[in-house]
Amino acid sequence: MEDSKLTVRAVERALDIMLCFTGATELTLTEIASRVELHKSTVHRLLASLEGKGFVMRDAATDKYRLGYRLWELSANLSKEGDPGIILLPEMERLRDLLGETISLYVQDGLERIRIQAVQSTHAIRRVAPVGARMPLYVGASSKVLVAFAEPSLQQQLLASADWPAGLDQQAFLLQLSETKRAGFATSVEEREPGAAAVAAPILDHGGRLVAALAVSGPANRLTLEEMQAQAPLIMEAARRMGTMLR
Amino acid sequence: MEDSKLTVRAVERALDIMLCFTGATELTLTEIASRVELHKSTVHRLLASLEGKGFVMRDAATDKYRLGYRLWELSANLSKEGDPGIILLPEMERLRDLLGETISLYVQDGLERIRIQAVQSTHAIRRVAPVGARMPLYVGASSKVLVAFAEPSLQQQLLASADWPAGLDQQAFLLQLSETKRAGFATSVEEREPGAAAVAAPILDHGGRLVAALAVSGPANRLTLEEMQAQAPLIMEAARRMGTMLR
DNA sequence: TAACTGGGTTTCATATAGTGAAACATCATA
DNA sequence: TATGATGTTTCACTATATGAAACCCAGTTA
Repeated sequence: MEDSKLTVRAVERALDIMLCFTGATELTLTEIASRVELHKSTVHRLLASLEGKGFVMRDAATDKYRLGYRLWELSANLSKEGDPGIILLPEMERLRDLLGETISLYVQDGLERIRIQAVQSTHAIRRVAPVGARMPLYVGASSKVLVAFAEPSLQQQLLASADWPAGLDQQAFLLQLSETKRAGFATSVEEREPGAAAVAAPILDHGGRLVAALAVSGPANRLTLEEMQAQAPLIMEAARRMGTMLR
Repeated sequence: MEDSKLTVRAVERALDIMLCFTGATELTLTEIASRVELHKSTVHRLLASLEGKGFVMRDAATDKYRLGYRLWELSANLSKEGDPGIILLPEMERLRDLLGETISLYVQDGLERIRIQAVQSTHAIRRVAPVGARMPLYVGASSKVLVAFAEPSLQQQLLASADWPAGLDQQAFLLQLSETKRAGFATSVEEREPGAAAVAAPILDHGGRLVAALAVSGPANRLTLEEMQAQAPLIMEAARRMGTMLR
């Protein structure tokens, strides 16, 4: 009846439970139950399974649930030599020291973009999304990079599924995409936030596939368009080097 | 009949699939199936569920499975400000630069101890377990710290469940535990490996609860007992500072 | 002390939902 | 073209996850 069930419900529910910890470190069973919209007893059983394997743990003091250290361990296994967020950190810091601006790393995850690592600007002014934050794909330099260099099929899907805010010129965005692909980098000025600008370049793996977007961001008065275009080769080179470091 | 089934089999299986990636970045479906000892089709369905939520991904080139970036994101949620492994890294590097030896971070996970982060010694000689490695609890400085500062109930459980190798003096271990608790740090000389020594101190959270063990390890001829005792205050102070950084 | 509230845990009848054998598809290599 | 790896889908069977309700246990409150 339904569209093919090639997936396991109980597992998806358990994963949803883990995902619902975004924003909160500690949650009580009933809080979780209401977040994922399941009955207490079901959540309890799923949590027991997660806890048994170390994916969630309970705060001994408050008895609340929190994510477990097994996730930490696994995330270190994402890349051959360890957590990419750690591997690339030194390079990111070098770039930060060179440019003085905030350096961020974004990956595409499903239909969203998430910020997975960042080193802060040495300047006082720094207003950026926290690590782990999810963002829509239609604004910002890193978005353009992630969409422009995505696999064709995924790109289609991304463009189709985006709920474009009224008044946003989708045609212009597509144009920018091809420009990004051609130039090898993207810029944005006051797209997401007034007064903020960013340059981004793709990090590609051995096979030329997109892994992440490396972005330099700062206030628009420091990061003018000319400035950013001048920095672009430097950033692209850093991104290239990072790609080789991932394996 | 069986002992109470307060856990969900499908979920445990799915988690086992993720866990079986330890040591390997990329795995093929059949490799996974044999590792977890399940039939291809079952693994396939579980993997589909995991993939749908971004917990595993497939290398577009090789079509092999690997862990997904959602884990990265979630591990960043373990602590308020982000991945503890990343947060503490700078401090660990500072300590490494100061002492020149390998610095490791261990946490208790279930009944085992796992190594979650490390910065390598600047010296040539460095033979240490990889990040993510699991170790038994009855040897090593970090073990003593993790057991000595564990919650009383967990401590009981740990001591009871450990399968002590014949000839190991359990009484002596208990004595060392109380000494560790008193002194605030532990040492070990040639316990796990001949020629290796280590000092470890607990990292406690705001409420004084144990979070991890910070360990300095190196060859026993450099890290003599006197040397380690001299370094202990420094290490304890570093551990204390790290505790305050976690939230 | 009793009645209440809010958490977590356990039980149990029910049928839903996950299972694995086997068949199928796909792409190598021989 | 055969052969032997993969990954994918189907399908009949019943083992297995489900949620309502009952239960427990600590704090409140009256």
